[in-house]
Amino acid sequence: MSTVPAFKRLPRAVREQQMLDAAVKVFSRRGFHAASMDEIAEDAGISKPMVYAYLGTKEELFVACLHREGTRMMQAIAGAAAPDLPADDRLWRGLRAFFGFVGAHRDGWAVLYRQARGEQPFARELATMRSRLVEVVAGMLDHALRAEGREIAAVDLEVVAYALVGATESLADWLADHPDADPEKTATRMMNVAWLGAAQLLHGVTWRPPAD
Amino acid sequence: MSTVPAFKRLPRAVREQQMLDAAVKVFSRRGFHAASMDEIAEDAGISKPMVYAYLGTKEELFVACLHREGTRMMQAIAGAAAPDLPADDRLWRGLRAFFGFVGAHRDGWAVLYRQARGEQPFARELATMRSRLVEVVAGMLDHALRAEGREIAAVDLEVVAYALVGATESLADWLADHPDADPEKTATRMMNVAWLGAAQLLHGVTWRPPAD
Amino acid sequence: MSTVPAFKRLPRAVREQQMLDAAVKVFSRRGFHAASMDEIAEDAGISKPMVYAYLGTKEELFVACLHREGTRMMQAIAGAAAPDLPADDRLWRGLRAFFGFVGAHRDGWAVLYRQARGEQPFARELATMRSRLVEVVAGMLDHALRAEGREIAAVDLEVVAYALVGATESLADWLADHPDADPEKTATRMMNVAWLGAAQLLHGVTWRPPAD
Amino acid sequence: MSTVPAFKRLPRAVREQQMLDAAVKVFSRRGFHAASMDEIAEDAGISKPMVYAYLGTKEELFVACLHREGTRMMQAIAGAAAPDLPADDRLWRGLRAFFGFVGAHRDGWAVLYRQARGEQPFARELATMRSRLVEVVAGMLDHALRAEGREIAAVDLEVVAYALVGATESLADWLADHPDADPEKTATRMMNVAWLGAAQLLHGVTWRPPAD
DNA sequence: TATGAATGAGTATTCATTCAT
DNA sequence: GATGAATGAATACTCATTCAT
Repeated sequence: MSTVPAFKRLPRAVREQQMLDAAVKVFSRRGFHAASMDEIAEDAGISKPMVYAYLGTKEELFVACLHREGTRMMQAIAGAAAPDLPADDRLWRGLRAFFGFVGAHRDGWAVLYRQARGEQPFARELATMRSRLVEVVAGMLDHALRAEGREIAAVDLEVVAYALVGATESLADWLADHPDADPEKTATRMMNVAWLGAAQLLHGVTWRPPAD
Repeated sequence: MSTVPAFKRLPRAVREQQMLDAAVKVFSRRGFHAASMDEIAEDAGISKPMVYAYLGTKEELFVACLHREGTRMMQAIAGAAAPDLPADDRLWRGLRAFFGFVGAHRDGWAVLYRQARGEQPFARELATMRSRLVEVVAGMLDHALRAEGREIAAVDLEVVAYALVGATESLADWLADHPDADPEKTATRMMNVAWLGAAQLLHGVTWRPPAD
Repeated sequence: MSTVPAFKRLPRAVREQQMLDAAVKVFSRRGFHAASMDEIAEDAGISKPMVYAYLGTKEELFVACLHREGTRMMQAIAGAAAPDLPADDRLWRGLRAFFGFVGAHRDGWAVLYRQARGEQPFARELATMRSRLVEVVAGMLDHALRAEGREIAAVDLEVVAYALVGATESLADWLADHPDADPEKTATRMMNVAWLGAAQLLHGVTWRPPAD
Repeated sequence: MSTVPAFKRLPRAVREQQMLDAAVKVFSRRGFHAASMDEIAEDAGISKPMVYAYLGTKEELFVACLHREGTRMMQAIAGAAAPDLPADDRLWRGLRAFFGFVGAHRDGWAVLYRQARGEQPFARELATMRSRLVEVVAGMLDHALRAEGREIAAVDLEVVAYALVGATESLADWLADHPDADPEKTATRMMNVAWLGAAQLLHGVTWRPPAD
C-alpha cells in the first residue's frame, strides 16, 4: 500500500543492539552518573521513550550493557581455554584471551566494570560475574592440586583465586590506561605472577607467618 | 565548672575533622553521587555553608576524605614496615598492617576507595596513591633482587608490582565484604600468593609462553 | 467541536513565544537578577525544564528577549524610515517610530534595555544593537553631508551619531518613566535637539574650543 | 600601658574611605550583584562585620559609593564652570571638566553609574543626581534664552536638557570603553552637538513636524 | 574595637521518566 | 511502533547578614 520505505521499522532485536552499542559507548565515556539518557538515545539515533520501552530504566540499561559485554568476554575466554588442556596451558590461554579482549575493547568492558564496582545497585550483577571468573580459576587450581594428590580448604582456594582475579583486573586497568601496551605481553607478565606463585602452592610450598 | 568547650563556635581545625568524619561516613554509606551535601552537613552538626567555606565543593570534599584516610593508611603501613628489615619481613608486616587497617575501617576506607575508582575526577588522586604503593612494593622487590645479584627491567618491575597491588586491593574488597573475616588470615593468604611468586622471580625462575 | 487546540502539548514555536512574553514581563518588573526562573516559568504557564529545554540558561533567555524586542523595534523603525526619503524626513519618521515603539512598550523594551546596560554579559548583544542604530544615524548624516558637498572624518561621524543615539536613549528613559508623556511630542523635541545641531554641521558651522 | 602599636585602630573616617575605595573598585569590576561583600571586605583589608558596622548593608554601601563619586564629579564641574561666565563658556568648561573627570576615573564613576541605572533600589539616588545635572544645564539654557529676550516652557527645557545630559552620558560611556580616547576631544565633539543645536534654539529657530 | 564562626534562605540547573498524539 | 512535549523532584552552591568572643 505504502511506498514509504520500511527504513525505520527495524526488528526489535536489531534496535536493542543499537541501543546497547550506544549505551556502552556513552557509559564508558561519561561514567554511569554523568551519562544521560538523552545522550544515549541520541547516539542510538532513537527517541528516549523507545529506550525505555525496550530496555527499561537507566539502571536496567546499565546492567544490560554489563551483561552483554561480560558474556562476550566469558565466551572469548571459554573459547580459548578448553577444559581438557593441562592447567598451566588453560591458564595461559585464558589470560591471553582475557587481556586480548580487554585490549580490543579498551573503552568498553574494563571501563564499565570499573564503573560498576563503585555502585551498590550493581553489586549483585558484579558479584555474579566475578564469581564465575573466580570459579573458573579456582577450578583450575583445584584440578591441578588434586592431580598432585593435594587438597586445600575451599575458603583458601577462593581467596587465592580472588587475589589472582584481582591482580588480573588490576593489570586490565593498567592495560586500559596504556593504549600502546601489548595485551600479549601483559598476559605473560600476569602469568609470571600467577603461575609461579600457584606452582609453589601446588608443590606444597607455603609461607607461614613468623612466630613474631 | 566544666572544661568541656561550649557546644558551638569551635575552632576551624576541629570543625574540619568533624566534617570529614561525617563525609567519610555518608560517602561510604550512600556512594559519591547519592550522598548529598545536606546530609553530610547535618551529620556533621553544622550548616552547609560552613562545609563549603572550609572544604570546598563536593568533589574537593571527597578528595579531602580520600586524602585523609589514605594518609592514615600509609602511615599505618609505614609505621609497621621499617625499611631496615629484610624484604620478606617488610612485606609481611606491611600487608598485615594494610589488611588490619582495612579491617578496622571496613565501612570507611575500602568503600571510599572503591567509589573513587569509578569516577574520572578522582583518577589523579587515586593514581597518586596507588603509585606510592606500587613504588613501595617495587622498591622492596628491586632491593631484594639486587641483593641476589639480579636485575629486572623497570617496566616489568612496575607491572608485577601493579599486579600485586591489584591482588591486594582485591582482597581488601573481599575483606570489606566479609565482616567476619580475619584480617590477619587474609594477610597471610596474600603473602602466600605474593611472596611465593616473587620468591621464584627472585631466584631467576620465570615463566615463558609456549611456542604456540 | 472546537478548533481551539487542547490546552497543553502546544507546538514548540508557540510555547517559545509564550515563554518570551513571560520573560520580558518578569525581567522588566523585577530586573534581571531579582527575576527568578520559577516565576518566569509559572507566568508562562509551563514548567521550568521546558524553559531550559527551549531557551537555555537565564542569561540566554534574557538575550533572547533582548533580541526579539530589539528586532521588533528595528523593524518598526525600518518600516517607517524608507531609505529613499530626504534625510530630515527619514530622521523624523525614524524618531517618531522609535518613540512610538518605546511609548507602546513602556514596561517592556525600555526596561529590558536599561537592565542590559549595567551587566557585562549583555555588553556584546547591546553593542551590536547600538551599532546598528549608530550606523543608521551616521549613514543619514553622511548621506546628507555628501549631498552638500562636504565630508567629515569617520570617527567624528561615529561620535556625533553616538551622542545622538545617547540623547535618544535618554529621552526614551524619560518617556518610560513618564507614563503620561506623549511619544510624538518627545520625538519632536528630540528632533529639535538633533536636527538643528546636525543642520549646522551640515552647513559647515562648527564650534571650536577657545584658545583658553 | 600597652606597647602594641596602634596600627590598626585608625580613626573611623579613614577606615570609611578605605572601605569606599575598595567598594568602588569591586563594584566597578564585578557589577553590583556579582560583587560580594566578602571581596570588598578583603580588598579593604578589613573584616566584614566592620563594613556592616560602618557603612550598612550592601545597598547602602553602593549608594554611599555613588554618592561620594557623584559629589566629587559635581565638584569638579562646579569648580570649572563658574556661574558668572557666559553660557557657552560655562558649558564648554563644564563639559571639559566632566569628560576629564570621567576619563580620569574610567573604571569608577561611569561604571557605577551604568550599574545603577538598571536597578530599582538606586532609582531615587540616581534621579537626584541626574536632576542636579539637568538643572545645571537647563539653568544655563534658560539664562541664555532670557538674555535673548526669549522664553521656553519648563517641560521643554527639561526635556532638552535631558537629551543633552543623555548625549553626554552616552559619550561618557564611549569614553569609558575607549581607553585611548582623549577626553578633551570628546568634550569638543559633544560641544559641537550640543551647542550648535542649542544656539539655534536660542536664536528662535525651531523645527516643527511636517503636516504629514 | 574587631573578627572568626556561623547560618537561613534562596536559585539556577539537571535528569530520569512518562503522557498524548 | 514512535516521538515531541512535558514535568516532579532533587541538589550543589552562594551570599548577605549576624552572633559570640
